[in-house]
Amino acid sequence: MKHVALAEAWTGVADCRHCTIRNAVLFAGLKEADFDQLHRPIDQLVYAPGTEIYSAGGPAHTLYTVRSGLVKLTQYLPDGTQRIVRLLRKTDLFGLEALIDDSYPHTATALHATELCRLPVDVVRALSHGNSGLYHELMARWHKALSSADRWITEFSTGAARERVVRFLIWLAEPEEGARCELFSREDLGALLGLTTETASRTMAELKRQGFIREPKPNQIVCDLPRLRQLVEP
Amino acid sequence: MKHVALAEAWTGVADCRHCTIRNAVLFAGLKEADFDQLHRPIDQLVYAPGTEIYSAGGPAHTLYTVRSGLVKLTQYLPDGTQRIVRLLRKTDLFGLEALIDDSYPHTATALHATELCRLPVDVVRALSHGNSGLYHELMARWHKALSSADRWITEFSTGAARERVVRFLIWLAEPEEGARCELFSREDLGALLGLTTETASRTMAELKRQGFIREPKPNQIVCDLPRLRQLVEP
DNA sequence: CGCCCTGTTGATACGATTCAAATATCGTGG
DNA sequence: CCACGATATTTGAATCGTATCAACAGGGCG
Repeated sequence: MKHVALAEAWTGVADCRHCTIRNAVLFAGLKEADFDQLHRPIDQLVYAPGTEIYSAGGPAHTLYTVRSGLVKLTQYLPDGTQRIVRLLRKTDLFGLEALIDDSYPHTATALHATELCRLPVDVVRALSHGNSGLYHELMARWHKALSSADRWITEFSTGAARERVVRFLIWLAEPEEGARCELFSREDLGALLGLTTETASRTMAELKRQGFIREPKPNQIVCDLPRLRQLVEP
Repeated sequence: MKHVALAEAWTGVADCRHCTIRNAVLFAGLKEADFDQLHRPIDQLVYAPGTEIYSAGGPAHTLYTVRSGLVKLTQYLPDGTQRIVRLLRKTDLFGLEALIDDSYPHTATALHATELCRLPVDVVRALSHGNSGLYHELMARWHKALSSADRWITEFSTGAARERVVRFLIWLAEPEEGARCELFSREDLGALLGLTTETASRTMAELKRQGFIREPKPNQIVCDLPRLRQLVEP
């Protein structure tokens, strides 16, 4: 069990017009005139690893865009079981449920140091009113979330432990330049794949011994992607 | 392995204004004037059990509303593994991906005799243009699909075989009046829960022997819901 | 009637969980 | 900077659960 570090820091007001990842974010298609409607500022924040961003059942007034870092969404069952249902990284939008419901279905927690932009739901609503471009962009975001959830089911919740771990490592290394990627605790890895911490650890250890991955420092994984792919493709 | 029966039959043009489930469907919020824009007719169809409605990778031009019956969405992995990622029943909308992509990510198949309404994607687009009520309704549908996917992960892909089966039976019996519900093959039950056919069968047989469920005729299940709930709630 | 498909059951092997202990790592204060 | 305690990770051994392979029963259909 972990005890939660809790550090979030406001790092300024976003300048959405000149955002470095603007072409990939929700407001990509906005026109100059639209930005003038942004009377309320868009805050940027940094979260330390382990920080809770929002809590399942808590009031939902905000959407978030990931500028950098990694965020997990965790869902709980009545009996206390918990399962990580999604991971969000650069350019991902989460908390979309705030558009429909008034509480979040998941708990969102930073896994790495994470920069987020905070989009108040009424700002998004105001901007989207009569703006079918933004509506379409929002739907594309729902679509992305749903594809991701489906992938979670087929890739990370099906088959043997080893396959799941391998598919996940491929997912994690995918967007990185080299095959080097930053992992997180074995406990979270287990919660992600529906395995116990021990099984997650054992499987990682075995992949290391067999040379499919290296771990130069803790939670810094270097993957031999070609060989990993061979393990899960026929 | 099954071999696909293939019967789909056109059963008329829907009268959306007077639809018996209108208050629950996508067009619930439309006004009279909107219906006048519906130049292209909305077809109604019946599918026999086993019929494929659309195929993963195939061209996506249509959204479907379930009027009655049961539909599965199946996703495939490169190695041939398949997994059922969602079930759709009365009033559910599926094929939303057609709004964003030009191919479907899943294969859709009728599990029971199923009545569907076919909504051409350009009709939906035309109606939604400038109609923020319909946009909102569409987002609510994305939201519902996503909640369902998340539930699939935590309830049907996590924990022991027995718990999964029990949670699923509760899900299946939920909307029914009594606790009587119509199941489908053990093979599909396995594909749904990430289990083998044999394990699905064994678990069902054991639940029967222990009196948690009865099966008066094949695939007609009567659940003792209170006792089933005790099995999965703490 | 015999065949095919589905569901059930059995035996066995394998894999994952569990509980426990040893080891490594991190952060903190001396 | 090092030593310490707290926290994560790794490893071990035993148990339990699920997959696998195989055989058989029953129902529907040609």
